[in-house]
Amino acid sequence: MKERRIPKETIDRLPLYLRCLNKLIDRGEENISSENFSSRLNLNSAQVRKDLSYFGDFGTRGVGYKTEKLASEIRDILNLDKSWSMALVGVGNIGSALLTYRGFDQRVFEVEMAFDRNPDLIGEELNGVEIEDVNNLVDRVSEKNIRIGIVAVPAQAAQEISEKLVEGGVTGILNFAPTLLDIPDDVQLAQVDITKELEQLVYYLQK
Amino acid sequence: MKERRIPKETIDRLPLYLRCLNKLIDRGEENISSENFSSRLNLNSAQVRKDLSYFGDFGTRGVGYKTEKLASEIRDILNLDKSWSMALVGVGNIGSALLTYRGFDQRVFEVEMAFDRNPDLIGEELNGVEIEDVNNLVDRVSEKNIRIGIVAVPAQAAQEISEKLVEGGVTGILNFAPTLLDIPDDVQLAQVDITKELEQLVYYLQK
DNA sequence: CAGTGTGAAGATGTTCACAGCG
DNA sequence: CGCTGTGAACATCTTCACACTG
Repeated sequence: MKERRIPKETIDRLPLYLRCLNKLIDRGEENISSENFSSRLNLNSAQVRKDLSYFGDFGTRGVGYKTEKLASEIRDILNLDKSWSMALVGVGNIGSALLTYRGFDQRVFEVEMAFDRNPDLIGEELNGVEIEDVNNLVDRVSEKNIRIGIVAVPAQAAQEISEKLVEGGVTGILNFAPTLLDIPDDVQLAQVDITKELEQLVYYLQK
Repeated sequence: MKERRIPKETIDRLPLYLRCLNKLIDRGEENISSENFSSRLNLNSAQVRKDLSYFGDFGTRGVGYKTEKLASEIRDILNLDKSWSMALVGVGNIGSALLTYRGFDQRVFEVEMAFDRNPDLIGEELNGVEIEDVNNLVDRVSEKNIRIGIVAVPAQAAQEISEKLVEGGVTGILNFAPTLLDIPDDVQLAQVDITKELEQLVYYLQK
């Protein structure tokens, strides 16, 4: 195991390795080689080995990696062994979709609170979560010790909301608004930018 | 103007430049320097100049860039001067959110068709779009000459659906399913992977 | 003379190639 | 003998630094 700085691209790929492993485990496969791995994810096998070796010597020479063991190691590395409760702000199109989304592992990620400023929504319940007044956001988030905030409000409101989330003690923000958030360095940001993805996509569609 | 290959990171940033420019134009600013630009987007000013210079000499030495002109150039480069109609597949949580999403410029991107396999949804109308039977996808997409498909179905169905979209003549796919699609090289892929973003986010939340 | 455009230097990430271990 | 782990070579992207121009 080396002590070099870990490239963010490596962190980017860990969730993909994990997904691939889960599929293999479901199928009963016990081992996988970096070569097999890399062909499933279309990348170079040396890449796979290097990525994994940043965190330890997980493989066995001449054999490969044990699927179960490696999956568990990666979950550990990514912090998916804990459970993370999240506060959602903005229960519009995307917000309400997220509240009922089944895509993420419920044992790891859970939307525990939801906020909106629309009086018609406040007090309503969606998927077992009561929608609260966004004016109480700071207090409620810090009260419940929430560490992740999801910003699903219109672009104009996104900066203000993210500041409130940070004030409430959140250390990670998942932003769906198509805008750059200005947040402290010690708060982590992940961006889901649908418009940007589409705009890039059509660039490559020109002939 | 140079003839070097354009880094994909540069394409990545173009939508951000455009957004920033639109804000400035709204405010009535007529010029912007690479320095000013870069501080708004937190990147290096040489980066901005280099990115833009791949496509032409848009700036004026001693002055900067004309906001209107540069915005128009970038729209051109990204192909946002055309209108792109899209076919949405899967009208569940995320799919229906996208059908009513106001985030993207309606004159450029429009969901023109929607498909699902749920008989209860087929025939319903959402935001002016009739939900059609996914079994007719290939024919209908090629009939309407759709070039972009949005995959918003569960992971297990995503590969099959993307193959149908390609068969229908789509050349770009925006995939929301948390799975790697195996598609022909001449079909462009953009991925919106919420779970992956969250998993990466919590990696950085460890202390 | 302020600010662009761009070679050259530097930083970061990927792939090769192979020693070495199980 | 097969496959990992990893230095070294290579490729790509970013930043520096400055010539040059409106």
